[in-house]
Amino acid sequence: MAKVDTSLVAHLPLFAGVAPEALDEILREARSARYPKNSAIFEQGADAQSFFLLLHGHVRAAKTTPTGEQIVVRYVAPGETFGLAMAIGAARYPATAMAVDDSVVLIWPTSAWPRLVERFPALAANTLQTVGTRLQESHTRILEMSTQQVEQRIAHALLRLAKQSGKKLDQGIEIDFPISRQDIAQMTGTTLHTVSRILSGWESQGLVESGRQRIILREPHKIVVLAERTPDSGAA
Amino acid sequence: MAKVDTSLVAHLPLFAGVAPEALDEILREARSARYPKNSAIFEQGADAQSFFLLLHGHVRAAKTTPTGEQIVVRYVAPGETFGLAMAIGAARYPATAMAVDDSVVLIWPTSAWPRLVERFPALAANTLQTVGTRLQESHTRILEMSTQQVEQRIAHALLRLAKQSGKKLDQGIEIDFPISRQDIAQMTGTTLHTVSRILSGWESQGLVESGRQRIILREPHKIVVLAERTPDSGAA
DNA sequence: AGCCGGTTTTGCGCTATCGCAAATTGCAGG
DNA sequence: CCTGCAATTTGCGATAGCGCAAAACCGGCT
Repeated sequence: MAKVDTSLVAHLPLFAGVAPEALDEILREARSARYPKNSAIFEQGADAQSFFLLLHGHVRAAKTTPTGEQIVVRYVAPGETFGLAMAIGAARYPATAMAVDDSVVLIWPTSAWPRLVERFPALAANTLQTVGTRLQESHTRILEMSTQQVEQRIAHALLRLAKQSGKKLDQGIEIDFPISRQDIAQMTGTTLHTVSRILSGWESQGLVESGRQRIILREPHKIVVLAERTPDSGAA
Repeated sequence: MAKVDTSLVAHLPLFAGVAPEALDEILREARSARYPKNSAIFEQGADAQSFFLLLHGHVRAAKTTPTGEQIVVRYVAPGETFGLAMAIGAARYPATAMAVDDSVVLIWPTSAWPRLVERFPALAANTLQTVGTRLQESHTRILEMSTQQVEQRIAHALLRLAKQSGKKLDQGIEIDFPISRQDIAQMTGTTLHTVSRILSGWESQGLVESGRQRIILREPHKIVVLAERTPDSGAA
């Protein structure tokens, strides 16, 4: 009973260097599930019983402080893994995962990981690669938060989202899932008010078109310029 | 010719689950080197020809922006690996590594990594664990930068340094390597001026004792309280 | 078509923190 | 012991961005 078509996932980085037959064996250990928009997939602090591969949709990973503030750790795009607590030796999820759109995921029990890695060492190598890349992105984000002001950070964040999950339109690039001002604030370390002000500004300059939970970059190129402008390089 | 005594490194997380004979084989591929205080080990952007294991001393990994600002990514303590660009599939170092004290490192050629991983899959698993942990720490740092103010961030940073590289004294805990106000600023996303002001304040309250590139936490417990204080929880 | 609730916008005062500049200090060499 | 330099301290304005509050908006649902 082929629950999941191997051809759909064979090309993913996670499975690089894994033989097709082996892939089948790996997939047999997984089940798939559908999460409707705005449903939680797992909660920060819960037992890390599973790890996930996103097939369709979009998932937001967010971290919450003891006092309730949240930051968005990342948006997961189709083809990416998430909830890899076990890979880092954590027994509990360090963040909350929530479907921001109707989403379909593959789910493996965490307990299967050691066995899978033993049988298919490429999995560990591939995951290492992935996690390493995320670590670098994290450092870049820290660098930005330390050295750039809010407008630049927002510009960078939107450009990254556009690259990761942008849908090309005639009029520009639309970010392909619902995202609020609050979300952007939580990605860039600011407040929804400030995000709103800045997007309003951009909108009046024709750089973006935005509505409820929806953003279109009309002038990606000009936004790149914004993103790279240093604090002092004069504006008009 | 036993260049490095296996017993000195056998217990390190990197080598968990590796047989002693195997360890010997791994170490044979490494050479060791000594870097004097304030010498560069590798530069951001340079070809990632080697990866490293710190045996003695302390190393600072820092990332520089195009405009020259720096942030400290982390301080490497003895027993930790650094310069793992290859593990994440990067051809160049994403940061600069500098010995902040006279340091001794083991050096493997990056080219040896694939072979080592193939022969000893535990290396990949262990490294994944390490990198995963760093990723989490990174996220924590982002969370702090997003939600806490400078004083709290500095408190957390110093407490972490104390835990990682603190030397217990009768009078408190001393951070075991030279570290300037500027360094702390680059760890917490602020300026050396602000760090200086805050440390001065703490010093006059008897929380710390600090001099040139030297910091002693006299009242770690009270600093913990500071670190955890929320923006509004009133001060005296 | 009309209503409701979440989202976004915007005004306004406030302040934490920056940025610059100048004075001071402490360590390292000679 | 003295000198010079780098690290640190501190004062003082400037300001980016926050926080609160109120209004306007927009969609979806009935």
